[in-house]
Amino acid sequence: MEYTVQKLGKLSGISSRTLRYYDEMDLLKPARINSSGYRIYGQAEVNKLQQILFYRELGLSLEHIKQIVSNPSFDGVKALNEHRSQLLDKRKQLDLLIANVEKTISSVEGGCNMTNDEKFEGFKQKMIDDNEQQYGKEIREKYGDDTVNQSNSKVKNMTQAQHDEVTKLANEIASTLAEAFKTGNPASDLAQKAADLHKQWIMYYWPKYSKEAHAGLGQMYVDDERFTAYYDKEQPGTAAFLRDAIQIYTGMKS
Amino acid sequence: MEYTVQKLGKLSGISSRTLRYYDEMDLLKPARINSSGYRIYGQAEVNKLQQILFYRELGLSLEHIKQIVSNPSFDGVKALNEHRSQLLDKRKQLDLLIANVEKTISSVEGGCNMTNDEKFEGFKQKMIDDNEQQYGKEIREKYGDDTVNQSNSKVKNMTQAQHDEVTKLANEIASTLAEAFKTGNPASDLAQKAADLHKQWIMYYWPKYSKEAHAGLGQMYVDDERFTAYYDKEQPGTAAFLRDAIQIYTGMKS
DNA sequence: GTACACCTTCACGTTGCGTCAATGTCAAAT
DNA sequence: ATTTGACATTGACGCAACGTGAAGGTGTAC
Repeated sequence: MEYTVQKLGKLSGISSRTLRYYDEMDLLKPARINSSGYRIYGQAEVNKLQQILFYRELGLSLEHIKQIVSNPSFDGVKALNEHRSQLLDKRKQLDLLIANVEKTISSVEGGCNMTNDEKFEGFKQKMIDDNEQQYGKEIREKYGDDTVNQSNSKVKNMTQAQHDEVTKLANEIASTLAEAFKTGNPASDLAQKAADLHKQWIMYYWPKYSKEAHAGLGQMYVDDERFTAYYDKEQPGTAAFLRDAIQIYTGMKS
Repeated sequence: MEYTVQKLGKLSGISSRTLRYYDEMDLLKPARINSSGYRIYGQAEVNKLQQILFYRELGLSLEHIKQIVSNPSFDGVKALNEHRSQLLDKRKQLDLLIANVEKTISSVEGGCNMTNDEKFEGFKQKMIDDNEQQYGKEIREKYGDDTVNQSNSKVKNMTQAQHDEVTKLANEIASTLAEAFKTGNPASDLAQKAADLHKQWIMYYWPKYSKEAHAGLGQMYVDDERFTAYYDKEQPGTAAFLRDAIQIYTGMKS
């Protein structure tokens, strides 16, 4: 099967301009040019384009993709690993920023105003990180990837990030639950929101969510005094309230 | 305090070119121009720049930022909260990307090379996801932000991504543990790696990690038959082996 | 006085295409 | 046979958010 630009474009969901651009930049050349100067693509080009689009979806630059798909002996996995580590770095940055924004929110709400230096501290930290990233990238390019070190730091960042999220979620649950408790109604919107948040929280932990298990855990909060103590810390009765909310949420009013 | 371009640039960690660009596009004008044509910024500009940079970090366009910061009837905390939620969104996106990249890596490394159909399948799925995302964006643009719906879908995706990660980690634990169990030595490198993975796993769940609690959980795996059943499913004795490994890992051989 | 760091404006380069513009080609309907 | 409409082609400009010079004026320290 042979395709013109538009046919191939429609097949793959990209524009003809994009195909011409890929031709221009030697990323994907047509199989041949017909007598009228039309670009004609064949099956091999379809496959290659698929590969290209795949990498593009992963966020690699076209230049990078060119290296991967044009060089058959190129180590795609290594490239992906590098890309992954870049993505993880990016996420780490994001986490820092989120922390900064949250700090700002609370400090603004708390009324304490920051000095100029403090205001920019977060950004400076970010810049430093950027530099380290840049530096790290150069090192990697020079010496290849020290897999152990890299993956170690990756994992550390990952769990740190996730950990932050879980903590945040836990805080959200606590505040929502406290609000909801005031209504006294475990079927209220707020209480149901708390139950939903709680579900999200346990989903970090459980490989699979089931209503039964969720409801069971709610009961456990009442039965197990360690949990009860945790939830009733501020307001006695909160654990039972949460259990009720969960029972309603899960429809497990057994 | 008054600043020239470079002084403000150093304070805020951005280039003088950027400041000039912001001036040019009417995003941030200097307080005044001195007799030699130098841009002079004051305290108000420092504050405004800080705001600008916060929004810039979000990935908001400068045009959008201009609208926000030039509008005096503007709720800073609310904006920051929106900010924050967008950052979380962004991280969710990143997590999805990372998960995709990792899936690709592991499937390639797993030696099981994908057929074209399978490759295309993943790609198509990704496209569908993108479309849905796009669709969602359009909806939001049309109807403003239906806060509830939005946060729901956000959280859903987020937990989905995280959930994938946790699942992966759980699988890693299982396989590493199975390997380690063969050695019979809970102090072996493999067993310790399993304990480490296990630590990472529980850190998704626990707000704070403590060796004591970790070791305690290990003991619980032996004491609580539900857990024992889970871990001993393939190899009886695995739960106890994991407990021992954790005890060594945490140094809690009490 | 001169070196040197700083300031200014002007203007081109970057990525990954979208979007004209001007022109050529092909198949079908008139 | 011609006209129409949908294709194709090659430029070339534009976008965002600056980086990176060039060419020249200013401030200050030795």
